[in-house]
Amino acid sequence: MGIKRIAKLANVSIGTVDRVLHKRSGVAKETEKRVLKIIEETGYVKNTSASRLKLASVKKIRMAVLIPRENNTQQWNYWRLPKEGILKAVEELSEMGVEVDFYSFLNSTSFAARGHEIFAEDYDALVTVPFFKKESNELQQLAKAKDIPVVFLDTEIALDGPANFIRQNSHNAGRVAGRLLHGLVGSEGDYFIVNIINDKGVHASGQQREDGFRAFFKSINQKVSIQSIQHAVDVAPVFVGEMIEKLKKDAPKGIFVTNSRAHLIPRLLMSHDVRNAFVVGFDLNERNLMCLQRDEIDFLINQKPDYQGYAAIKGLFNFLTKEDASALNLQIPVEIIVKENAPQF
Amino acid sequence: MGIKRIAKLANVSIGTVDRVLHKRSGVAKETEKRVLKIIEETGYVKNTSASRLKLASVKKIRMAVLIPRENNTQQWNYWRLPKEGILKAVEELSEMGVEVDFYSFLNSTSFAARGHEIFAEDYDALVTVPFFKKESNELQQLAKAKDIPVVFLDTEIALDGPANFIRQNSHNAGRVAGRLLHGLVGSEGDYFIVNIINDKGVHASGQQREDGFRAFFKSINQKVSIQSIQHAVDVAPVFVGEMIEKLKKDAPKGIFVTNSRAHLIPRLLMSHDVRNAFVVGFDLNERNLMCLQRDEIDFLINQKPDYQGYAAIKGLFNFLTKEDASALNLQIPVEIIVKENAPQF
DNA sequence: CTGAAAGCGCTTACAG
DNA sequence: CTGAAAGCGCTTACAG
Repeated sequence: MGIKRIAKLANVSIGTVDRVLHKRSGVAKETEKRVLKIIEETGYVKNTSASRLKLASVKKIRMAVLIPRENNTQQWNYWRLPKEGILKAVEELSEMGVEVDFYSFLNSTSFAARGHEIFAEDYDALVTVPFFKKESNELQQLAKAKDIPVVFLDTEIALDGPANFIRQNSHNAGRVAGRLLHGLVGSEGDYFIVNIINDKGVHASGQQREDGFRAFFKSINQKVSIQSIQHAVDVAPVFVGEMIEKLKKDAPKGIFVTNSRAHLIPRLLMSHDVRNAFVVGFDLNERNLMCLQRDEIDFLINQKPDYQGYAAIKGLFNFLTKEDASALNLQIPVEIIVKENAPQF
Repeated sequence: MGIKRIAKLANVSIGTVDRVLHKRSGVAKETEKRVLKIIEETGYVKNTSASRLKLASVKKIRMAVLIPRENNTQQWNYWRLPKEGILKAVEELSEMGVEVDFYSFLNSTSFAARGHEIFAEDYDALVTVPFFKKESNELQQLAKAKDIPVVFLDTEIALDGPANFIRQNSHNAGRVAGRLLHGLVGSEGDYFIVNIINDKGVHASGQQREDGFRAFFKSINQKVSIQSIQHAVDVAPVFVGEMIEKLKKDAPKGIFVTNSRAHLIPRLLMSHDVRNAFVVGFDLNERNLMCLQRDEIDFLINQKPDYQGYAAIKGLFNFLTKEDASALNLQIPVEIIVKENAPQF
């Protein structure tokens, strides 16, 4: 049940079997055909651990990771989470000779610059995020030219060619949020979508989540009042004009925050003396979880960023060693978190 | 960075290092101490793939799985799911020489009988379910005597000694159900808990889920009307007497089904012409998912039985090969499913 | 009590 | 175009 048996059955040496398996040149057409037939018939599958045993010391599998710089001014770093998942995967695969180098960027310029640095070295794979359309396309081009697989995490955007994404379906996540909020608020209440405006690069997910949220109400044939509120990065959202009037009404209110800042809402509601309001947001940062514990946020949706990182490394390893591309493109399930199933922190 | 380097540093042969690593006899105290010190200093970790390379053909790791017989009369077999997860793990570990044999039981007698058969063979590990207290204790005793690790799936019950469980915390799941249902029904509505009575063995989870459900309402200081309805296995629940009166009222109603039969409720509600009722149940079987699609069930809680099986095999492998017992005892998160994040089927 | 050798399944560098 | 040998890190059976 190995290369040795194939060799014996085909009346060749194991070296020749190896050449056929790796499609290397220097094998007579006849021989190749015979060997391939036997491989087919016996249903041979390569033993990956064995094949990596020698290579683990001689020919490492090197992956580059290019993600946003961790923001150390806040107590919660979203980008530490994929990193943790990546490190877990690397630890599991270290005896297979897998290594990872981390690169970070601040804006589109440094993203492109780091990208070029990465392709100047010879990595076997790249994990990054598609925050800048033009630059992501360029990176994908470079990768294609060098035949290096790329996995994009976190967000999906339309690129010029096919690409691999490991991310939550944001439209679906928005629909789930609609379902959850509607259950609490009902069809008579007022809905508000708090959306972030991002100066640096696309925040495609925000719009997709909003679209999904609105699509949910269409799907249940309910015409409810939904009002969008935009606010800039690093600035708290504010309520103005008729919005405040609506919030003061007795009718229940639902507030859907399309980013990780739902924790800013409870204080805002309090300051306007708003009652009977329900809040749904994204991401399990400490402040959000705290609000969940205090019943100030009702639901949080988790994108499992740590798992995304973990899955990217595992998927790339399986692709590089087993030609199995099935795990390079994944939809992360929409995980619903309430106070009672929230992780301890 | 391997046994060879340790050997050189300690001035012994690799055979001796191997003896020390495996705590085999026949090593001089002095030598052992020296080798151990170097292992410590260098932070040596065994390469599991390498160590399994030879053994994969010579000394298989054999695991026995003892789970309920699949019920082929119904279209959905709960016990096929852990099996699928187990098979996935075995496939991933097949090149490490991991093999699994499946055994099934119908009742406590056949459970005990299969258990004894299993311990007559020499398996390296056992995965089973703790449905029968007395018999599970016996199995655990046998296992302890032969120093064979056991993992119990699905349910946790109090056994005489320490044991490994991979299962959802049912009390927590009940609390989550309380939270979800309360969000839809509010504090003015009536609540009903539909509980299964199981003739064969304990259905410990049912009671724990009910307790958790009630605990949730205590935790939010709400005294609501909660009425339990018992029904036997394979028989649909029925509403009687004052229950029907309550169900006919205008007030919203919440129905918590503590097993996988929530799909029986919508028809029952319809036949009594009950409106304004909300349903939460367990498990993603086809009928439940169908009801979810039709908005007849509002929430389902998933126990991830496939993942439980997968995790048991992986955990046992890590225990047997790396002495790492950390994954033999796992709490499976309470996964909340609505129409919009339900798996396609 | 200790070492040297063979072998697990695969890859590589060399010889022919 | 093909084969034989060495080696990856570890384990085992044998020799001393």
